[in-house]
Amino acid sequence: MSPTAAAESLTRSVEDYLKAIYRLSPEGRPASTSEIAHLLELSAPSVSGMVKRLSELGLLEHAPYKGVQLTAEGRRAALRMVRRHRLIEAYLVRFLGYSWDTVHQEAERLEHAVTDQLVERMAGALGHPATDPHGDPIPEADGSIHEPVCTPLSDLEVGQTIEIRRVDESQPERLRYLASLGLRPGVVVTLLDRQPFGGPMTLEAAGEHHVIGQELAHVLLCAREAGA
Amino acid sequence: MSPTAAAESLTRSVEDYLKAIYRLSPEGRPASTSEIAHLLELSAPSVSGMVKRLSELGLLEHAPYKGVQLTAEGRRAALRMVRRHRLIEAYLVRFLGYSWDTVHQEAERLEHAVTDQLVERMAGALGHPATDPHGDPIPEADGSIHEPVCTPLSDLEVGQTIEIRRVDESQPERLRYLASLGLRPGVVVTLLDRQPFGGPMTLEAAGEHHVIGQELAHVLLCAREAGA
DNA sequence: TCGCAGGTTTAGGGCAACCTAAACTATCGC
DNA sequence: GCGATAGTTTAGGTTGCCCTAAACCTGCGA
Repeated sequence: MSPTAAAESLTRSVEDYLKAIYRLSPEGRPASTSEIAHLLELSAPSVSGMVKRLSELGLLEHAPYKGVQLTAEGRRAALRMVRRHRLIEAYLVRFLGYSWDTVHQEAERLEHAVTDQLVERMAGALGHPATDPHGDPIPEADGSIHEPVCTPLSDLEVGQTIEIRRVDESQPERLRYLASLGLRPGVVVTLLDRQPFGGPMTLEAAGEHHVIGQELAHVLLCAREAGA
Repeated sequence: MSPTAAAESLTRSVEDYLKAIYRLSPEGRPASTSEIAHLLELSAPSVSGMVKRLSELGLLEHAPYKGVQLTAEGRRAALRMVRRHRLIEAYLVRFLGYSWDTVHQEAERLEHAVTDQLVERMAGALGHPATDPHGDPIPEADGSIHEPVCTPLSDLEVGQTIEIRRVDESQPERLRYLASLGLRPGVVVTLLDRQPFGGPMTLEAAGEHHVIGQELAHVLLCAREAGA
């Protein structure tokens, strides 16, 4: 069976493992069993067993007691899932009235059920977007991905004006709150004030002033240069 | 656990069984183990085992060696799947460029992954259609379904003019051929000639003449009355 | 009415994924 | 350099769903 043929028949579970490992090892740093277990809400022994199977399938490499790294093939399969996930999110928001805090769970199930053909048609209907509703970059169909360099809003200097590019999607509550403030990718903000020792920051966006704490300032990722 | 709550967590397999049984027993006539096995391409013992589980779940009733009938709850769950399937088909054809011979397999996988919310949004985007692309009626969200009375084109009298309402979807090849002749739901045809002893029929549709055999004439279901 | 053919069910087994409990290793503080 | 602790793996078990082989009914024709 060719590597590509193997990727055609991955289990739902396998797909989830690959996605999790990809997420945990952005620059090829190995992911630990317990990190994976925590992210997928499984027991460590379950992960250990699956890791063994996946390494036998050639999707990852496992150094016992050290960690796990995706092979080129594993990475390709993971990126295929990420592409699906983010395109589905974009599609649901654009065409079916979903809000950015509710798409994640729907996409989480659909990504395992769609064919490549359907994903590409959704991409076409969307005009082949570069990012999903949270600003996360969508990998290309050929498996390449461009992760733009971003700066957390918490690192800005007072007085800087900059565009929000990306928002951590993991907490729906937080997304809902940010949406209520109008803080989303594409919006331009100006940092008006920051209190010392991790204190609140005041910023202006679309003519309104908002005061936010460190946590929010941390997950609001901005373009590197003002106006860039 | 309430009956409704049980229906929330049905397995993919269970959903397929219920759909199959619903399809095999249109008027409550019991379905046999082997019919189900054949439709789902499973062994008879597998079906036997699953039937036992489903009857313990209260989704169907099983008279050993006799057959299987859905309970009210089982029927409700089956109709929910049918609604999903047909709405997904309609959506894919309308918005994502699918043809009526290719939607089935895509819908077959998606129907297990969508939430009720998503299905209802697709229904809304479509304007709550009454039928899918093959003319099959879409059950309502409340579980009711209206099966229109249809006559196979093979039963028409020469000279009758009538509207095609519904086409059997089970064979993609056949659907493709019918599409190439322009014979699809909503099209009005006139029967010009029929040869005896199951011979070919000549008909006129959209200004063109076609000659079709018994098999096709059998799966083209028409409105009961001319012009109705 | 008896037996046989077909359909059905029981028996027994496999695989994918999960779990808990117990055994194991790696590393850090002393 | 040596445990204790935190993290990891092995052992053994469960559930869902599938299979083949063998035992079992049922109804029909002789």
